[in-house]
Amino acid sequence: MLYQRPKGTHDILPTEVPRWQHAEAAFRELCRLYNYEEIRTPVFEQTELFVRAVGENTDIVAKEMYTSEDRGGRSLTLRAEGTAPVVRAYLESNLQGQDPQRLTKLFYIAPVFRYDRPQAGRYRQHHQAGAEAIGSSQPEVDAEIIQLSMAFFARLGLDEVTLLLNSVGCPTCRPESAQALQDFVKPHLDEMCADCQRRYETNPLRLLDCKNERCRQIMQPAPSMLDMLCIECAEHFDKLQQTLDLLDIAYTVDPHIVRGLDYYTKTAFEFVAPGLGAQDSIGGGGRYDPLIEQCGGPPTPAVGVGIGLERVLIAQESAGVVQEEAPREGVFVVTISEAAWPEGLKLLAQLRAAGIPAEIDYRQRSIRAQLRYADAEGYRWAAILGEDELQQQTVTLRDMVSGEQESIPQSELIARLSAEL
RNA sequence: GUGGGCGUAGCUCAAUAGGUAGAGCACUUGACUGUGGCUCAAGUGGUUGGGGGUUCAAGUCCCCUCGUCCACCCCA
Repeated sequence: MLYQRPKGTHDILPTEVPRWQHAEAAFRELCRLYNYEEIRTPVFEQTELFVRAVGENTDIVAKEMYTSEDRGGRSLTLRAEGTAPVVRAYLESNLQGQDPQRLTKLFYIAPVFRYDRPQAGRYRQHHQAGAEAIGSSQPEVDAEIIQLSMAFFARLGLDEVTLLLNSVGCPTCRPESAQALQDFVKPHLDEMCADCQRRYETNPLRLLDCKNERCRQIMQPAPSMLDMLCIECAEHFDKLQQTLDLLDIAYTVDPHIVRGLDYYTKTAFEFVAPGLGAQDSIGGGGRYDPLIEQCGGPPTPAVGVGIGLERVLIAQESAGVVQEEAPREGVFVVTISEAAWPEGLKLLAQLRAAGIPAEIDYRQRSIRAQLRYADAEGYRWAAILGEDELQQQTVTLRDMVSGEQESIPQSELIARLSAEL
């Protein structure tokens, strides 16, 4: 094979496209209902945007970005995550307008690129559907984002999705929590794994969810994130849970949910679905109150979600969700003789011009082969043109389902099919 | 980035201890000279992922490489 797709990418083939369109349409429709407007940003951004927004020490920035220089020496990076570009566009085009309190609600469906070792449900180019609500600090908005996500999963037939909920604190209480964890860990540091020794310096909160057995033992009596929240964060978390209860949205509080992007504050959540192996998170998000200011805007609270479409489709498959195949509602024009061929081409064009999907066999094979092909391809009707039909100015219209056929004047074919379709 | 499994026809898979690659489905044609689905028959189709090595002989053994899958890590 001369060329193959780049590692970790995949083609979405014609047979799979309907499933994608179905998922995308469901997301769009829900965003319409929830009043989120679509935004489309470039596939690449200035590298600095992701570095500043996501955080220098995150895995995404440290080793997973597709970065290169253009001919003008500018460092550019393929969309490494969905939120930062939206925030950039929001600020650059002043979407908040004159009202600093305005709630701006945006959604996107876009490819995301991360250089990582591929495995099932993990690709170097994948697609995310995301929603961002910018301008409100109210926990009810967190709940709305979650509700929108859950509604999306429900529409796609995924009813085994679990919502994991946590609060990661804010710039006020997080340094204190981090300090408390460092103090707690310090005496045991040399017993812990290499990763944790690194985390101790770079991201102490991550110490809480190491999978190493020894580290877990050590961390067992450590103070939980949730116990160390400041009053404001604790109240926000309480209110969010009350709202979710009110809306009948089930959740599990899981203090191990720590988002891998530095900009998250307060609410962090993740959606987990069965059947995906180790990559069981089909979506996640949270509140990112400091990000807009960090990107040069006024202090503006915000919350958002990102959903991995490949993973959603895999979850659908393993949940046995089958999408009904839409029958092909078209006409296959069958020509039998040399003389019928040009007439067939004219008929084909007339049908298409009248809005009726139509196809013909350019190989001009036997009528048997043509009908077999029309059947295999699922055409509902066959319009047969041969010597007899040419003489009588008729066409034989065959119903491929019932096998019945009738002779009708060529001039009536389109009206007849339009009525049927 | 670390460790492991797997790459044979379009698809799903065979090939005994190295011995010259096969089946089902699909596709094409015919039985049916103007009629699909069922049946029967014939046929097309492979540089066994790629490269190198060992051997008289490699799908099979060894090395490299690419891809894929699984776990770690991380995340969607």
